[in-house]
Amino acid sequence: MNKKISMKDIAVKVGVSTALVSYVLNNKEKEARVGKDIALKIRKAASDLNYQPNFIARSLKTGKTNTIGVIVADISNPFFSNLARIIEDEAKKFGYTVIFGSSDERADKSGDLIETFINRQVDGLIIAPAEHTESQIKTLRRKEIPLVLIDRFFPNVDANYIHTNNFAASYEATEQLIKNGYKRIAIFAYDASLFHMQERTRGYKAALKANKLRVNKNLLCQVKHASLEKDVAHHVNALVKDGEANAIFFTTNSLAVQGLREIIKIGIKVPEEIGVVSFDETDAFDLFYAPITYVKQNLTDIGRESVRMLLESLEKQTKKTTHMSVEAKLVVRKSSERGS
Amino acid sequence: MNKKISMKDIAVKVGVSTALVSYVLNNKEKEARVGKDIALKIRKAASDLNYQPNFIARSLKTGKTNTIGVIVADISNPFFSNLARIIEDEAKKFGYTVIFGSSDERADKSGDLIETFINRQVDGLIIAPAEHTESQIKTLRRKEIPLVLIDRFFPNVDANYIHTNNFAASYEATEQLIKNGYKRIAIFAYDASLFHMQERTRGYKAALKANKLRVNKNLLCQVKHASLEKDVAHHVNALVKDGEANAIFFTTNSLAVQGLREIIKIGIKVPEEIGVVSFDETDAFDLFYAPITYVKQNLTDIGRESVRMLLESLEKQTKKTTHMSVEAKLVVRKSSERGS
DNA sequence: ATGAAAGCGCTAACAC
DNA sequence: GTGTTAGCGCTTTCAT
Repeated sequence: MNKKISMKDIAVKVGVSTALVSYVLNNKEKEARVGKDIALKIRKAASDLNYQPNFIARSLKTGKTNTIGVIVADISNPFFSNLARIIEDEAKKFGYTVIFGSSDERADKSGDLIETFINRQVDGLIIAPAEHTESQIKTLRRKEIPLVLIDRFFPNVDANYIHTNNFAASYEATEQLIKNGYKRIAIFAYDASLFHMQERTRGYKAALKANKLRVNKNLLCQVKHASLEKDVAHHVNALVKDGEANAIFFTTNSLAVQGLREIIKIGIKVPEEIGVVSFDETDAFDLFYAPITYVKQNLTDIGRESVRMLLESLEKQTKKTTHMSVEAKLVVRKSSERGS
Repeated sequence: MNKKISMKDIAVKVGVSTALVSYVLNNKEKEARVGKDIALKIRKAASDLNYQPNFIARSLKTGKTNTIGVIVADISNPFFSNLARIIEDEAKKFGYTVIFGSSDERADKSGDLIETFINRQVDGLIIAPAEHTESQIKTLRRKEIPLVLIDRFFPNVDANYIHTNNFAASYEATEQLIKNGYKRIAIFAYDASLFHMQERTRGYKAALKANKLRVNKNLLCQVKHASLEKDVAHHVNALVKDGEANAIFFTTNSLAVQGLREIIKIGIKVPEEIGVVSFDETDAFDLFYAPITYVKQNLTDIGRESVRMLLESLEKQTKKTTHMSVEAKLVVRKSSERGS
């Protein structure tokens, strides 16, 4: 590694103290009233020597790293990788770098990641919290670590959060199926205590009731994260074989992708024999023979606002929390349109 | 933020110097021959006070951050997000944290990211280099910054790299189409000077020649990154409308997804009217009515080995470079199987 | 308008 | 065995 150039090297070369170098290079010449000519010399020397500031040293001094930690369930899921990309870009605009971590929906991994990130002195965290991590979030709050929850939140834990209006989106998605004449609509959701899953289920039930349809317990399909494939296969088979359901509302893209695999395998036709609506996007929805109707979450708003909200709570050391609900959009396509 | 506990606090509480605390907490008691009882007291105090080491301070002292920077084209592309996930997990095993950045295949962004990462004192970099970034890589080499290139590399730039055997994979993919009776096979590739693209094209040509098929210039379809949709649409239409091609080999998943959209739009049937093979994976390939035959790269090996290779060159400050070629696997499915 | 100097929290060479 | 101490590179107060 080529000798790293430090402020001291510049100071020596120009013949001034490191203080001046620091002021000039941080554009604080005005406040510090540094001489014009000296400032010029310093800048020239800096560029001549190809000076690169040492962020670590600055961080140690200032207590700020200009880094934010982002914890999602799985960075390889397109929902999260798209979100990650937006967060990355937005953070960069403000001079922040992002560290990502995947919790795999596990509280223990989430805890490890939080600890790692805190040790690395991130300035703040953006988290899509996994199940049973309420205590971790509470601890972060107690330590007054700037924090924004995305995608999910805990209604009984006070924190900044930003989320899709899951109730409304699910209501609309379900109603879309109803309008198209489907009456035996199943819902696939993760067997999670997570509030956003409950909200999606609540929206589904409300839509059924509003349309005088009975909520059938058998059509509420719970899937465990750890046994995704098996559970989905089981439910699809059980429901469809005997025609108990003629439509499915998948509450996440991963459930839908798995469900569609099973639907293909069984050989039932979408939308004639089974109507389909899903949450979230993936290329797969476009290439399916009956393009899938889906709830398009506004990732751009969620990503951008989460960064802004975080930076805001970094600046003002307020304890007040902000909540934001983002509307989703139903993109209607073939999979939910029954010929009749 | 709760008063941060430092080694000094522990030292004061136990009544020893910070040196001992440092030794014990870094498990160097043996080398430093610290007394058993003192060591015990120190550990107890550390846990009582809930001591969390300050990595920033350590980094400033040691010059190591235990962080690696990863630059890919686009973290929201499943190929890269899957790879990112593997790298993240592997790095964590060795106590390293990962910072990601997306270059969007642009040299300027790549340069910015490299600079940012270097300023943040990453210990090393794993890069999927964009076009025209040879000079950036050379500079990194000159500065002796530990580095591993993945997915792509420059044959005339000496560096560590690990890549798929693109020639062989493309040869096999093309031959698969030939075996199934397709004779007018088009190839879609990014209009890139990048070596891996050239290799894929070379494999395609070699397979044609080996099977006594002529390489038709009209079937070599170049696509610009910036105008992906337009270019793909143009080529698919031009080739297919007049039956100039009866099969397509897509050299990346993004080209394939876009191409399949177009194929659906036009309404030609896969594999009867057009055979399809692609590089890389995506859920979309499974859900397409004729599941797509694809070249499955060994992401696990590429990701893991890139981390190991990097850590190795971190430790030994050798100038010697290592190269590794990973074999891919052709997953054969409907899209390339003509009924005949 | 400029410089000296005190740390930020930690490591490690060295002294006792 | 244990303590002292000199920095790592930077920011910033205070003195000049």
